[in-house]
Amino acid sequence: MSTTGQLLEQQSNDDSFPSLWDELRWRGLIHVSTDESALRELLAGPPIVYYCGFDPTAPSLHLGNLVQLLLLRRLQLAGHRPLALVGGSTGLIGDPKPTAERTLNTPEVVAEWVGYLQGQVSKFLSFEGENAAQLVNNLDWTAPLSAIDFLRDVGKYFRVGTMLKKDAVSARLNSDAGISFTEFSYQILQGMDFLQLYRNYGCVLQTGGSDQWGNLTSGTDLVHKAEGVSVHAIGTPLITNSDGTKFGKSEGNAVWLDASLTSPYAMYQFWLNTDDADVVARLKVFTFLSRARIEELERAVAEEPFRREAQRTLAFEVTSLVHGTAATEAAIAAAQALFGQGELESLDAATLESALAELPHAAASPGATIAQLLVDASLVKSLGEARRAIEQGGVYVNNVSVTDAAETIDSHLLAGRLAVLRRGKKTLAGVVAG
RNA sequence: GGCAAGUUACCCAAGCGGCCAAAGGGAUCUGACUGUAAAUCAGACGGCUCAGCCUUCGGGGGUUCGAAUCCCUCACUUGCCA
Repeated sequence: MSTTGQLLEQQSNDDSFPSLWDELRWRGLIHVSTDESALRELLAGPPIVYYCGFDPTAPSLHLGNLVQLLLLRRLQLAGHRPLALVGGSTGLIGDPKPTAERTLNTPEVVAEWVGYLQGQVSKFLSFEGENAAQLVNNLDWTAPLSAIDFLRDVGKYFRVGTMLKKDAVSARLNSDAGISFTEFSYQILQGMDFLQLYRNYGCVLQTGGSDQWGNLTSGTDLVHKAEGVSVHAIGTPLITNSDGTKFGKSEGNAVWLDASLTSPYAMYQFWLNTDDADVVARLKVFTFLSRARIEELERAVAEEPFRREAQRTLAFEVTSLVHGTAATEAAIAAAQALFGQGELESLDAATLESALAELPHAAASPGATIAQLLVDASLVKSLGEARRAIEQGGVYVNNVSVTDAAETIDSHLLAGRLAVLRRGKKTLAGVVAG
């Protein structure tokens, strides 16, 4: 917590911009918004209260959420006061995905996840000073509400015609999947949040992903109807990769902010492998580096792409932001020890061991086959896949290609008990005999 | 409540009694080329004790020598009618 505290201290917006709004635009953080000129003025004026919601659909937030967290922080740095909402109630209902109905989680599970998310959110905001952040949970005002009150006091403000036009809803109506009343109602709950926060805290701005735009406007509409006040919303763009694949996936899995789900090492590697075509945009969105520094890195990508200075900087900055600088240094040291040039045999056991600690592990008993260890270390899903990978020449032990799936690990152990397992160019795992 | 169509592997989507572990596309993985990039080309892509065997085509039951394919039933989805 102390290292994150230090990091928070160091963060700042770039005062070379005429206004916060201009910086947000430059960083590519604004995809849609309510009245732009009003918002520009609002953000340049005296402190306002604003919020962003995070639904507990998993035990951890992921990189997509990080965009929102950093936007919250940028606004806080400008003197505004953030409310970080974790959706204890909305998480029970489920935001409609364009493709299919969500599976409902039990209230116990959702409550547990709310706790995890609150802990994560807290690391990115300052809870001290004039504009200290505050955590809120929409279950607090939704749970006491009766069905009758809900229908009379809230439902009257919502027109079904409008609700049907929301992208998320109409996409589902036009698909074979259809939509349940439960998910259809989601936008009402999210709208209620904004109204509630407006009444309790004077909250006048909600931020969120542009895929949430329908839900964001539900809130602004409701406040307008119920209170006769115009409040605002900002939708950030969906982060996409230039090659058309989904951003934020590594090995087919989401990149989580929780170190036990995605290790600092894995996160560092994720950012390090960013495309040249994407790296500048990522620096703008995911770091607090100044415009001057980012433009410098942009030149570096153009002139000396092979050095990957921009990627290294990006990886360092973001991994530090999420896991702290100590964990990031360890991840870098591990990568240097394990990757490329150096002979693994020449590393001393202590260096090797601490590097391996950053990776997924498998414990090897004497006589364990390499194929089995690949499975144990989760580098592959099955023995068949392990065999296939070996046949294709995609498996290495201590940087030497393996050709026989039935071979045992015994003769490969370094320092008598350690080995580095690799699939493909960059997916690593450690083996510890014992 | 009635009628009709539909539910196939990570996603989309063919198949309509044996030649189906199931076409095609996307995603993904590996190899080559590289910069732990991109693009391109090649291969792989249910599981296993792997020239063979096992489990899959919404759930359950049946017909048949043999079913993803036919029948019954349940669930869900979509559309039309009340």
